[in-house]
Amino acid sequence: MASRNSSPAGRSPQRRRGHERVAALLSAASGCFAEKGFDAATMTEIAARAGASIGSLYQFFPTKELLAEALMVEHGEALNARMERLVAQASGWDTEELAARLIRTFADYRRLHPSFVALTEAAGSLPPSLSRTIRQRMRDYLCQILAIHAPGLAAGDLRPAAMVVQQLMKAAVALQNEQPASLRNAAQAQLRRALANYLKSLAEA
Amino acid sequence: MASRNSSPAGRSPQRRRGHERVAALLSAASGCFAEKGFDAATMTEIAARAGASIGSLYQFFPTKELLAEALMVEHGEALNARMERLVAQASGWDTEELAARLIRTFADYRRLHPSFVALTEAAGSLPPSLSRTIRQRMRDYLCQILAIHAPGLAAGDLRPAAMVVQQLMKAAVALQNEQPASLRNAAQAQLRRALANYLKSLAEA
Amino acid sequence: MASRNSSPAGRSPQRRRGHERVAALLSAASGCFAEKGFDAATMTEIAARAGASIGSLYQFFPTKELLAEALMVEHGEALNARMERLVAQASGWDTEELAARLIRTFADYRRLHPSFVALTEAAGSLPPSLSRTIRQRMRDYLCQILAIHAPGLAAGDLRPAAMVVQQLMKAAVALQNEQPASLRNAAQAQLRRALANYLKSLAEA
Amino acid sequence: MASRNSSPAGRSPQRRRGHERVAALLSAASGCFAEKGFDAATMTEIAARAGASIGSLYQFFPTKELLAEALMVEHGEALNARMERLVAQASGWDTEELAARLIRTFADYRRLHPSFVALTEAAGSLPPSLSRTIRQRMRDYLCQILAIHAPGLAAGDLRPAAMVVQQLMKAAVALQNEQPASLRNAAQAQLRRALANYLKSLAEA
DNA sequence: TATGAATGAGGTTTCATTCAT
DNA sequence: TATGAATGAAACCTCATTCAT
Repeated sequence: MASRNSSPAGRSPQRRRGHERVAALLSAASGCFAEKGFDAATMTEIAARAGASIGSLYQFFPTKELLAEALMVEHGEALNARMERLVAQASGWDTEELAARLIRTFADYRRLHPSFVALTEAAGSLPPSLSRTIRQRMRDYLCQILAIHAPGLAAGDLRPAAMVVQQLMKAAVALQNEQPASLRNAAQAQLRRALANYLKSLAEA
Repeated sequence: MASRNSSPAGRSPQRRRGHERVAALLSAASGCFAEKGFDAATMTEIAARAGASIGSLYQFFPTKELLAEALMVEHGEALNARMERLVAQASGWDTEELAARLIRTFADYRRLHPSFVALTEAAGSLPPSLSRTIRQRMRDYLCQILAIHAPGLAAGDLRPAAMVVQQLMKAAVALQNEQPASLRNAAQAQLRRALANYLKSLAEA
Repeated sequence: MASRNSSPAGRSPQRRRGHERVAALLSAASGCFAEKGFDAATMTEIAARAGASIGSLYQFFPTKELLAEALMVEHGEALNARMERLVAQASGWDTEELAARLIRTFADYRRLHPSFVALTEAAGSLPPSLSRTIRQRMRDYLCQILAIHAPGLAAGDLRPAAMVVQQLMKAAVALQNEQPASLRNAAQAQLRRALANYLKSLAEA
Repeated sequence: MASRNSSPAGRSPQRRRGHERVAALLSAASGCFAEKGFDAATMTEIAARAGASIGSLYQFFPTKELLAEALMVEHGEALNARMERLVAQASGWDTEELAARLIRTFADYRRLHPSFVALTEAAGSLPPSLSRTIRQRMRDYLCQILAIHAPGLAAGDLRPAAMVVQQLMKAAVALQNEQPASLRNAAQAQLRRALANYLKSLAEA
């Protein structure tokens, strides 16, 4: 929150350089984590990739874990922004379009934040709290969307349904790894269909 | 010449004692991997948990990676056995029952093979070949089931559909972590519904 | 991109402290290798002998092998310097003096670089490339000296003759281990004689 | 000494099998030591190469060191046999032929006992006593040959001269590694010449 | 006797983190 | 502040040797 600063110009040179440094470090970390996973990524390589010294890295992120958390926070904020946009537009879409948008949103997100999955999977090496928070908040957004799209849904079914939709989003992300592209596209079309079916059945209840 | 022993797979047990050891080691490894993930689990702890010395562990599994692979092979075989049973019975079930069985099968499987997910997620630290083999074979089984259950499905849609079903199975496994139990059960019920819907839509095509 | 640091040669020192460390480490390594041979020497002992931590050692020499190679390079350069001095002076010496100088040069060299022999003998544990390079260059120098001293020698005989002289140098080094001193001195006198004889026969051809 | 038994037939089957075992083990050990050096060779691989179990190996050679010593003893005896033959024939040869025979003897010997050099070089991991004994005995033989060939040589010069000849033998062995063959042959011819020169100078004194 | 399992000290190597300049 | 050196616990793995069957 404190780092929301949409006008970096006008800052003192130190601050500006600091900002750039932090950005470079986070980007390097994201790349390393995505490629090797949290455990196998090393602080030394992250610093090198960012063109910084190891000491510099530790000045901004006193711990590997804190570095990962900073990334997770970034990820979480970006995800929230996307979800808010979805919520705002959801009422204007029919079931088919909603399904398509949800899936596309996630697939795109993963391309921009390649380390998100890796950090999410680093259970056991990373405290689960942040990860859980992000997941929960995401469910909240999905609840909102479902409330709009399936107003007849019983209150008690809202959250379980959101959980299922969330799993389908994860599935969309997972399918992005598939080769060849033709198979991947066909599978994603099927997934869209499964999601649309499910959303329709919720709306009809 | 006949006795090349530098096989990369490690010595396989030839006495009863050896077989027991290997079983204990695999079980301990499964526990450690499940709890901490592949990277964070240590060979020392695995050996200790099995009541064996570190040297004993390395006699049978010359590498942490090879140990994981042995577990994966075990997992794969157990999974195949389950899938074959499903295929054999599938024709006797209606859509609802098929969905329920598929989900139950996976949820049960995870309880017996807790390290399966952890090892599957250890991409980057583990060669993906085995993991891919298991996934492919599992898709083959799902294709068989779908061919039985949705005979009208176009041949080209069979595999993509199987991939989607596979992702839903994974979702079922993931949901098993949820707390409290009431929420988990509700979510699994919803997932069953989503799967049944999807299977029905395939069968009607 | 510009800052690839995963060079296989290890970080090279950039501060004064680092240079001193590297020197101390190389010296300690030389002692250990000389006393125990490449295989039996341990990185732990080398670090301790240099008053450094094991981590420090590995920062500059990421591998025992690389450490040995660094020493070999040092040895090679020192040897080259000596050989160049010999070449420069060779024309002013008669056969007797040349023989004496060659032998003395090598005996002295061994005292200053005690690990040279040990590392040269570590074939099988060490890639032979460096060792071969040094040997070849040394032969080149000997060829130059022989060309000066035995100008009538057929071109095709130059290199084989240099190889024999090289072996005689090695013999001189080996004889330095002999006890008691009186026997050693007598043997070295004989070796000088053998070398002088051989050089004379080359010059007369 | 006790194992000199030129009629293995007629022995009890146990003894015979034991003999074969020991021979196979020694041969395997020789190969391993030659290829990897004393330190890098492992008891496990030696046993495997001999088609024996590790326990069997230890029944005959309770220690890696003792195994090496047994080989050294074998080497020493074979060397003695060759030297004795040389001594017996030496008086009938002129200088040229003596030089050629000495060199050929050693070059051949190395081909039959490939581990000899490796074990000789394993200083620091192996007690030097055996190695020294062999070397001394070999010098004794060379002294005998020189006494025959250069009867005028002062008694005090005999042993130093033998030491030099010994070093030239070692040189002959070392040159056997050289490639290509043409260069190797030329170098060995030069070495023969150097040795002949030296022997002649001793004989003339 | 023969075999294969068991042992564990010790070696190499890694890497998060701290420190001094 | 920025940099690179220093640290050492701890990981992986090896292998000579011993033991039980």
